[in-house]
Amino acid sequence: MTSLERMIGILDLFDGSRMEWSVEDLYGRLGLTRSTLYRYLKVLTDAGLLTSLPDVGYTLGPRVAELDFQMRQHDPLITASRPVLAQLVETIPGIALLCRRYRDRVLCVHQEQNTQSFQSNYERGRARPLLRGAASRIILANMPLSAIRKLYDAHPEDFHAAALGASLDAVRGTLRGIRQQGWDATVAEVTSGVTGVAAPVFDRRGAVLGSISLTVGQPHLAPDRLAFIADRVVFGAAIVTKSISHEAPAESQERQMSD
Amino acid sequence: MTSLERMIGILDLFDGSRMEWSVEDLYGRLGLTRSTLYRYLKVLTDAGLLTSLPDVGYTLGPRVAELDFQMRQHDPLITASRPVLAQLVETIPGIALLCRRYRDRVLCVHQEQNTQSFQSNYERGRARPLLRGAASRIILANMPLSAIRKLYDAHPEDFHAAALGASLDAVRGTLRGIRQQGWDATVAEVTSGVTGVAAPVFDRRGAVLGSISLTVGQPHLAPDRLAFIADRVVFGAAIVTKSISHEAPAESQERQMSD
DNA sequence: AAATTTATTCCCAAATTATGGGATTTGATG
DNA sequence: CATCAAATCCCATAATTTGGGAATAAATTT
Repeated sequence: MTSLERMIGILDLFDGSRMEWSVEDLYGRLGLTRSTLYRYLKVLTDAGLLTSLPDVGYTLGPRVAELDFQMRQHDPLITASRPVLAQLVETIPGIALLCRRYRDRVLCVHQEQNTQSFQSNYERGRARPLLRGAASRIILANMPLSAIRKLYDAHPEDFHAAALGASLDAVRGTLRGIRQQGWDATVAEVTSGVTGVAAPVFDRRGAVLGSISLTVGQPHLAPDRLAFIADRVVFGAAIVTKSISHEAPAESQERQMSD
Repeated sequence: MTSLERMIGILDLFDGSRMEWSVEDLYGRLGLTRSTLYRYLKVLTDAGLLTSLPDVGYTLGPRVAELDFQMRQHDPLITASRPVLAQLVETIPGIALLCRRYRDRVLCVHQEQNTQSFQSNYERGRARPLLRGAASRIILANMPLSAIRKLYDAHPEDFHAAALGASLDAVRGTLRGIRQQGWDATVAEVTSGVTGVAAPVFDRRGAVLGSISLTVGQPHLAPDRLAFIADRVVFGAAIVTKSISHEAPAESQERQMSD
């Protein structure tokens, strides 16, 4: 492990279960010498990613908020998704999400809402369970086999509990079915009383980046209604995939801007 | 400059004016060799702070959203401020902000709102001008002289344009007045037709961390009304200062949690 | 106010570790 | 399938980080 990774790894400690770390606690937790620890903390603090509150400890710094703001405003994936999600919830009242895979988790990165009839816990930045809910399963179904195998070998019981299959082959079969359908729908897997419908977003190489999903307030949908919704979600996801696969025109402008 | 700083410095390029960087552009911009650049990008990407979108380039990654989420939920400064800001806008309709100094900028890190009569541009993560507006000026007024001098020497004309003074001594006088009053009020310096009132938040050492401010929809306030508002804002800021200066009881619990 | 303790930064020689140039692999394109 | 470009790997060299302790700064106590 390099010094770069060790330093960045400090950020992993601020995971919600513990947001305030004293130098002593960090010293005990990480296997670093004091000089090195102070050095790393200084770099992260100067960058604004951490900040030191005397007698409280180190905490995440304001730079995090600033980077997140830049991202909300200008991120190409969010920019491409925003009108799609907005149009989806205008046509079909509910909550539309853009989710993104990252390490072994699925993260909500944008939300558009057009209903007050139910609440979603999945605001920007919140992680969703990897094996449950349409938004996650459609991503899983489009991940490379090697990644699936790694996940399965680590926690086969989770796959069984999520009714994805009792063996790796069974899981592959389930996921192949979802993948070939091009969308997935789940009822009450993450929130009771609602149905989620999701379709995958790919990068230009065909690797799955994330998903677009729509959650509606009905636990059961008539088949033709479900088909209608799925069709729209798939269509929207394909638009996002196209938007970010084909960004050549914008590039020349930006180059001029930055000179 | 160390390799740690060089790597973290890559994040500075994603500042809103340019969110998509190809390896070629990064290679041209930073003075790094290709091997080193790829190494840095891999570390940042593995950490989730960057992601590579084929044919688009590198962009900020989902980890930024996740860290921001953790912060919104559990950051001690935000946690301490939330009830204070909420109570302020319940008593006095307007927009309450928690701002934080970071490098040479003032950043909005939390907002509570209780009016629809006017809009605020200052959502979480947005930078405010350093020399204008009560929320910034009350911070400036409480910064150490050495920092003020550095800022003044870099851009004296900005201080003059902001009517803070035409010489360093004049600026010091203006800021001393604000500091001794304990709060600051400005009319229409950042948004027209509104009045902002701010008070400073300190860490336990007495160094200014940021400010709490309340923006109300009137351009002119009767003196006793202004005094009333200022009194409440100062009171609220003092509560936040106390909250984060005196966190001893929580520590023993946390230590047990982490074992 | 002085003294004691604790926390942070500085310093520098030793050696671990990052570096860079090229070779190799991977993947896209025609 | 061949060609070109992009990304990763490799390894000897040397530049950089590292760690231990000294120096300084801050906090706490007497």
